[in-house]
Amino acid sequence: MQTKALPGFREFYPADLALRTHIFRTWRTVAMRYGFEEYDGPPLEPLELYTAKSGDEIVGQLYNFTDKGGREVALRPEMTPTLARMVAARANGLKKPIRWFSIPQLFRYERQQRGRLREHFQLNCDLIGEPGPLGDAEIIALALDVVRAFGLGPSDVRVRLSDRRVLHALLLGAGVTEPQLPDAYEAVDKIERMERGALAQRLIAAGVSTEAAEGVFAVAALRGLAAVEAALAKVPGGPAAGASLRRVVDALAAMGLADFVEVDLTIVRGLAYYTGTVFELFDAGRTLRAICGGGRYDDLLEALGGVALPALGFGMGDVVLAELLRERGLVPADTSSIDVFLAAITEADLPHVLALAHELRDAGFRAEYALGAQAVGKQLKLADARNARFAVVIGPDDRARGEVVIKDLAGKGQAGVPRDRALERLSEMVRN
RNA sequence: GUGGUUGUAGCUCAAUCGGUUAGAGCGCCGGACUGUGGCUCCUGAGGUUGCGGGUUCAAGUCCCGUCAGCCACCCCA
Repeated sequence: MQTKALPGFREFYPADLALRTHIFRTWRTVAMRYGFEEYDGPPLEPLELYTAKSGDEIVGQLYNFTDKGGREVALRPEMTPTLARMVAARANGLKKPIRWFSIPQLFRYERQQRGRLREHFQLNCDLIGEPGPLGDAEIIALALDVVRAFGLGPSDVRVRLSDRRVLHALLLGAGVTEPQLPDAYEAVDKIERMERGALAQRLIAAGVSTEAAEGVFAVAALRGLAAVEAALAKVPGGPAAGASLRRVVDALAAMGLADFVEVDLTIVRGLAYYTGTVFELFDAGRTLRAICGGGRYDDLLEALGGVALPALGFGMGDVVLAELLRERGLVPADTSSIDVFLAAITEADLPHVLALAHELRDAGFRAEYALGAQAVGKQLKLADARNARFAVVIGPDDRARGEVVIKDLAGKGQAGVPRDRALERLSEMVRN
């Protein structure tokens, strides 16, 4: 082995690609059930598309370089800026709400870990131009129906649901000041990964009072809509801030998806651009990274594309999803079988094999034959290894009778069939 | 980017205290089997022990470096 694939980049051997294809097909099928249309954009973009909004520090995690024309460019690390530009360019001509999805390959220059490579594919679904909570429920339901379509249920996957407006109201109510909010968000986000004492120290260092820090922890500990609403009832503007969350939860329940939903305010999703609902899909055992994350970003399209449209969406990567499917035994069995394998007894039979094989392929069958004179046993061995359903054997005796032998490789029967009825007969047998 | 840990055949693994030609199963090639596959048996190919250096009479084994995988940070668009 002289050269290997670059770290964090994958090679897809046939079995791997079969799984990837299964994932893509399921993604497309479910997205289209929701009326989403597929789009795509360039995998290579101007660097400033990503730095303009997020600043230069993001460059450390981008695959970027100077192209031969002297342009600063980057492999796309996310789809949203491209989407924002595309939507903005034709915003006036697009019927709202816009339902679009894409399956981009995304790149990030980072030390890889399990479930986190330097390249992955991600289902992106976005709903643009709809401000109401039914839109939020719709996008979450889509994410859930995608995992359901893979055979995953509430015992495998849950959605943790939060709302920035709820968190905002509760944190202010707990005595956190506006300038301290980013630090409070970070503390809530890290509550499960860091020690309570260390977090409290950080908050206090940021100027949060001891009392307010306790309040932050109390907010982070809330679980379930009832507990959250009870807390909201005690803070200024709380009930109004919680109205959307309630409607989202109710809508998901009406869809029969209540078993998947956990209201949990520790889902913060970065700190950047989410403005309302935020959610994350994760495996129920909590051993893997998040399968999917998303939320509402009502201000982002204006910031990126100059068009003020409310929007929300999610991204679901193929890496963690594939791990979960493997773990749960939900990877479909190898379907690489062919329909018919043709075997020639003697060299003189080969032209007849070629002729029938071509007829079969023209008719849409998956057909293969040995590329050289071989013993029949050996040819059938190959047919078996290929998972062929049927074998056709053509020999001098059969040809003398104007027949070919059709053999059922799964069962054990075989029968002579007139040559001119072979195609017809195989069609019946493959279809059954 | 930081710290820890692990690298032996295509895959899963073995190799005693540092000891002679690095083995096994699966898979792959071929044969037993020139008009019939799966099973079985036999045979063969396949290794710079990740790479480089060091210690030693002797290194898969010990030491250093490096690369890669994994784990925890960082980050998560």
